[in-house]
Amino acid sequence: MAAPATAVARAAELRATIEEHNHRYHVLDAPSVPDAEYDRLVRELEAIEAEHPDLVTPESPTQRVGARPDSGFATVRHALPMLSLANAFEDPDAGDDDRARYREVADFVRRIEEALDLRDPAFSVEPKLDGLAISLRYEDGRFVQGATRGDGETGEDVTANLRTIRALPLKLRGSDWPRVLEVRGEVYMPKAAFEAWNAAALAAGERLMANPRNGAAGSLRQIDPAVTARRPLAFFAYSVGLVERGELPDTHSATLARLRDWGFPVSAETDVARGFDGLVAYFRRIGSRRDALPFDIDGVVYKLDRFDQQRVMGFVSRAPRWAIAHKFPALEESTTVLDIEVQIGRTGAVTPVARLAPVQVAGVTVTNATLHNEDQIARLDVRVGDSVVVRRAGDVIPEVVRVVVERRPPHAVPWRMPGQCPVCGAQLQREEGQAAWRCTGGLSCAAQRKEAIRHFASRRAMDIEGLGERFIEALTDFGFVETIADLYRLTLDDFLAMKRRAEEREGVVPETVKQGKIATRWAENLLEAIDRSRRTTLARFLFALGIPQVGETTAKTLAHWIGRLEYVRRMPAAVLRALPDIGAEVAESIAAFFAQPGNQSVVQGLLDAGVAPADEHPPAPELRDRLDLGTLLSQLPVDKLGGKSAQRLAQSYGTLEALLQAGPTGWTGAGLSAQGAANLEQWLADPLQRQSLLQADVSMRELLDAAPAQAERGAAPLHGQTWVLTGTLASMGRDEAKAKLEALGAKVSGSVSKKTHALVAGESAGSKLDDARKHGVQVLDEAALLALLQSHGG
DNA sequence: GCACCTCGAGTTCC
DNA sequence: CTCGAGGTGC
Repeated sequence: MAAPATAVARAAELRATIEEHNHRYHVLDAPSVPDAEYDRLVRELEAIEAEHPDLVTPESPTQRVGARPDSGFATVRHALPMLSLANAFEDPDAGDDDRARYREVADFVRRIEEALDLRDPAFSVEPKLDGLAISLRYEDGRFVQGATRGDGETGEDVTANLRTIRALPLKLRGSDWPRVLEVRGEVYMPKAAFEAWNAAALAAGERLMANPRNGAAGSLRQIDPAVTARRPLAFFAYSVGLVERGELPDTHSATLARLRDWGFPVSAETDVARGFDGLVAYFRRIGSRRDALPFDIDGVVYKLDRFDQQRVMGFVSRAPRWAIAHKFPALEESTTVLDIEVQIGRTGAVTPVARLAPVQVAGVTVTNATLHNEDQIARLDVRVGDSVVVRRAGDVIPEVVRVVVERRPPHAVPWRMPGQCPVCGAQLQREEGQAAWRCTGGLSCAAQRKEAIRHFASRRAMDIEGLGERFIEALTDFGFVETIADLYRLTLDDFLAMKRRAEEREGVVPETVKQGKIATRWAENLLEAIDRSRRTTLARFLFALGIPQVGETTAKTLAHWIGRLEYVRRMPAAVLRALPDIGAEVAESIAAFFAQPGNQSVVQGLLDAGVAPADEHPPAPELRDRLDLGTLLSQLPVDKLGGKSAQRLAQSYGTLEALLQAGPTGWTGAGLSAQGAANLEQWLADPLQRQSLLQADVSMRELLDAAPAQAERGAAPLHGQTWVLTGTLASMGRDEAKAKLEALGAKVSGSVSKKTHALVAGESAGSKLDDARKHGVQVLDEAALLALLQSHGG
């Protein structure tokens, strides 16, 4: 049966595309699409050719592996061809069943079990390095020739360059080696070396390497071996080709051990696994350590361990039936930018987001990726319609890595930040020296209102369970809620009405009686959750208000030092500035928030609605050590009135009244320079400024008067220590562990530095472990943490 | 004035 | 988790 025209056309198209990628990858060392996409194209072509064998031509890319070597190096014929392995990928649509998810691996094992008539055969298993495959020829124990893999039959003679790799033995150890030995392995660039290289190249303004594999390939193809010698290349051996006048062991794993004896580096991750379950267990084990390995891998390789069994299985075309490469889900994929939209955050910050054609990356479907800010878009030059490479690396959040410029549609235009907020229409502006654009709409912008409510209800703030994004959207859109204070006025009927309208809008069918009961129950729960939130802590309440620059930590600082909302909301910036970690900027932001009439009425509305931060306590006694008239004076924007002279003035007069009474002549007598006295007098001449100083003084004294004379609590066991948490703990959540450590007096911060007292590392801890090692910080595991908490009665 | 620490804010998917 | 920027100590 002749192939249909569509198949003919598609096959031709695929061949052209694959050849182009081959050329870019193998000859130019400059791939333009991720490997996963290349693999997919080849598989599609293979599928078409399998269905329509008449379409197979000798020139088809499926009929050879790799590309013809470029000029510059002599061609070498491998004594035994270098194999290519069949690839097994995960089926992302399969359920939890391993045999369905790794169907190709299961089939591979089953074929072997059937052909050999045995169960759970032994496999030699190893990580699949993402480097450059090479073949090394040793005669009488000496390295005589090395070649790239090329198309598997012939490669390029890169002997001189390979000699520069220190991991590669030029002379074999021991004496029991065959007269002629071909060793196969992978040249690669360790991740750390790659990063160091690029950091240096960046500093020197030289060209960067795209990734470690490209770095290795480019380095090996240098005409001048002296250049290669400077590149940080390494090598692992993984199999043997031709052997003349010598014996090898009976198994692959024993052969690897022999290679090690002869002086070849062999990956420490190699192992022996039995049957399908053993293979999958190994796959998972290596996968979980993927980021921690010092080299890039793109999967693992399974080889039937016994050579006699390998011989029974034989080959299909050029791929062995006794080995398979099990690939990890791709970390990089390419897709199309459908649109670039902007999102408005709680603070009005404008974040551009790329809407993407859905694509599978590392096991999940990605449809959005942040583009951070205007500068980032300009750097990448992302345009609507572009093909982009999306990555989901060690972290979870997808990012756009680069644009595939060759595929840019002809009329794509550079992206431009809109002038107005897409939600409220207010002007967008970018402040001097800031990366972010902001919507100037404030709380008249629906997006900012919604985000403010979402933040207020969030777990770390007021913790109103059940008040998710969808309902906040509906509550604000239908006018049930304008500000966070309105939440506490909502009734059962409001919730039911809101739900009905939301369902109407979404086109959901009218509710049955039974659904009505469920809805009532839902509304009751929500009402109860809102009611519960009335009793909260001052720190949570302050955090929930969403004061710019005030996050969880600063809210805790305010709550701890000042103690009562009444004081916090009335305290001028000059006083707030006396608190640790609160500087001019943050202090102004807090004072400005509470001075703004709209915010005042919201806060008052919350209090009137019965919201009561519960654990109010007097201001911290230590305030007396950091806050006095001197510190207040030293913050005045008056020239020649510094910290020292401010202290002298304060000491001479004791009170602000006395100081004001004395006037400039008295001040000079108290140690202020004539110029300073004149400046101060001039500043005080403005009645508004004079008034604000008097008010600040009153507030400060009120605060100090309320503070107990001395600390009443004993020293906490971990007082003054900074702890850091990383990884996942089995027995408790991170928040819980943080709270328990804080209860013992420790400060829990997010990053490791030399000031850190200890790092608690849970499962799959990441880069913070390295930081701890670098700074010589002690590392505790979960058991040690539990023991510590126990010993302090936690 | 600079280097180093922290904190705040924003982000994706299930 | 990362980036940007505020706070602090040298």
